[in-house]
Amino acid sequence: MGRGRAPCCDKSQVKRGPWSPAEDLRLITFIQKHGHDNWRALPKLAGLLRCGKSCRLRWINYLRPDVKRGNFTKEEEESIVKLHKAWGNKWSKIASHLPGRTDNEIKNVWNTHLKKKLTMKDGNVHGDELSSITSSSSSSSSSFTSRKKQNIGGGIEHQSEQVPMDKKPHEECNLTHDFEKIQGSQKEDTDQFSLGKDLIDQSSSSYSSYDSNVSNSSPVDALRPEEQMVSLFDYGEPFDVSNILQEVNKPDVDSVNEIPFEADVDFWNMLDNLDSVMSNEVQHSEVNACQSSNFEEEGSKKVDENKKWLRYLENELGLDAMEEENKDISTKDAAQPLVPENVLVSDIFKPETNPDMGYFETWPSLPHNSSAF
DNA sequence: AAATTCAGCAACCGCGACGAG
DNA sequence: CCTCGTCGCGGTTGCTGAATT
Repeated sequence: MGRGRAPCCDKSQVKRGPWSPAEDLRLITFIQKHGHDNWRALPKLAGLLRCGKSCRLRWINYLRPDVKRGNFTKEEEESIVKLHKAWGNKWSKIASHLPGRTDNEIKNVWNTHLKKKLTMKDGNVHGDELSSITSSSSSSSSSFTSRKKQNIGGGIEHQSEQVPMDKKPHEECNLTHDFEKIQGSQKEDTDQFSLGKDLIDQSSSSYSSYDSNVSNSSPVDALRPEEQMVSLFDYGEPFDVSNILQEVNKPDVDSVNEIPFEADVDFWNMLDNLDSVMSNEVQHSEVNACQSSNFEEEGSKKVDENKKWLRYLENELGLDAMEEENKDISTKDAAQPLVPENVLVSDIFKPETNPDMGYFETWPSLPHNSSAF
């Protein structure tokens, strides 16, 4: 039995509430570099004003590379219903049978949709009626949209003592809203976007149980570059990609040798300022950067796989169509692109150009059914 | 158009489980 | 065996956008 519960952190010293993009990136980058052997110590080492619990939760529920996005499929919902019937509120257990889904997400889906529907059909929950329950709700859990709106928009630091009194949450949120305006109807597509959804389905065997993914700090936990890119998009806020590029690509002499992490002062300062430098221009540049991804042929398998991921993501994000809209924006607003034209976002996370990202060398290969590309 | 209510979801909280010393 | 530190789980909260009045 666990006795003596240590306080997870000094609540007065840590930041709470939604995560900002800068924090996310910081966490991602740290875990890529060092894994997450010790959640308690992680925030300190990563320079985050968060408690370890919060970092863990954020990673598991959102930043983890194998988190599946998008609506729950009919099959998934059926599984949830069945598994819940068998196990009750054992969300993590249920989640372990749904690759890419988190216990939190499943819990939310259950509480907001499935439970109600079951209740409505109470006393009649048998056999094929599961289908009728789930078939009408498969569009209900469009988590991606809401995450973008609420959380990924980032920089929303209400609740926190550290919120400047003159800055209201809604004002900060407008950054996200602007971005969504830019994306226009494309966003609808983005809402449907689920990162490698089918691919993950097809490769579920490569995903061990939820627990093993979480508890091991194996390199497998590290993000694929493509997924990092997706994380950037997820924010619904533009990043100053060029700065990130410069910093991330900077040869890291210490590389995997321990922790010059806080030493990258400029990088982190830049990250800390991310929220304030978001702008349409940057967004445009980022989009262009992704969109212009004519990857050079490198020959190696890894590079090919990376390309496939990126192409897949581009398709999913509808970047082609997005370009048209952004052309207008760029001519009106964008004084100067913040990313050089010849810079690809894909380059940012290209292992070959990022000695920094040691874990990338040991990424699991792409889901084998590459026909999706 | 403004106000109110509802729905959805990320994040937080507290407790129990587990493993190391 | 006991104590302590950490992790993970499940319940709850509170913010946001959408829908309704």
